[in-house]
Amino acid sequence: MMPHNTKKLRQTDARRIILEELKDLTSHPTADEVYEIVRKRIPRVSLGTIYRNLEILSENGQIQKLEGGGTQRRFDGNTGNHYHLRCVDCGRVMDLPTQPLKEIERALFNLVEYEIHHYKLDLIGVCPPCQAVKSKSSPPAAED
Amino acid sequence: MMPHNTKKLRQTDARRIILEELKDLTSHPTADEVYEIVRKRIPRVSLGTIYRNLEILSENGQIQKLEGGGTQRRFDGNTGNHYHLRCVDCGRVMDLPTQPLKEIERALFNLVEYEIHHYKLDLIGVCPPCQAVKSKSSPPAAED
DNA sequence: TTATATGCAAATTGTTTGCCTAGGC
DNA sequence: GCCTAGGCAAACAATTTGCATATAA
Repeated sequence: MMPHNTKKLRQTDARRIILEELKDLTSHPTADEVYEIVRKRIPRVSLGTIYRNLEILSENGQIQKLEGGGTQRRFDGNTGNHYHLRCVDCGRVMDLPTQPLKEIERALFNLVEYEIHHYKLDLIGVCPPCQAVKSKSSPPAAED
Repeated sequence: MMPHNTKKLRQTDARRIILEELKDLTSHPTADEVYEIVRKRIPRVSLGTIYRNLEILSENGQIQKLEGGGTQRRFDGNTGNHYHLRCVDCGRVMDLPTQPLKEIERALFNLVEYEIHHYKLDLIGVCPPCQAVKSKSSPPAAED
């Protein structure tokens, strides 16, 4: 694991508020969701500014960029190492309620001798809310 | 882990050749790379057909769609569970030379009680070729 | 014969960029 | 005052789609 190059950024309203909002959320919003959220506090903010800052903040190690959930990138204010559950039904990305597992990290770092910066672990399945919906409305043997 | 819904697809030249080529490669090509490869065998094939078939084949569980490596999606003819190394320098995606690790799977499936279809594990770091270049041409102190 | 797949090109989507002004330090 | 950051709109790149024709079953 490598440390991030945290450089000194100029403190602007947009930047500060984007970061604040992301730190408060566990919903891993997309850029346009962040845009809508920030717009409530800075009505004239532009989508370009959102994108620029999300990029800068993630380069700077203050947020995480999540890819792999389809077409849109998502952002995570939690920079600690944690795992995600991606729901195949609703597309939601949830944090798994656990610390990084020692046995996984041990296994991983025995695996290769290369320079490894970090790792990503995603479970793909059905999130609890969708699970609930399913079991509630499951007819004995649904036809067509 | 859930089985894939492998439905019967009509067998066309484009479909068959895309699959053949992907099964022969370990380079995880992008859609346009697949297009160039297939074009050598079907000169009038269209990029739309490539995209449509890559989508269909991955829905059908015959190939894997890889996302998260930046702007372009990549495709993998190896549908067995295996891990990837993503190179931060060159963007290459390599297979890790190992079987899925028992201790990882054990840890994972203890982690949640949800319905899990599969999981993805990516190491992010420097691939052997880039590593080699680095150590060979390492100047006293300079990068970029 | 009939539904599925294709070629082609236009459309869409998510993201990035240029340019000029505003504002943090 | 200098230089980074922002607003806005236009540009881009990757992917998707509509439609008329071709082809597998």
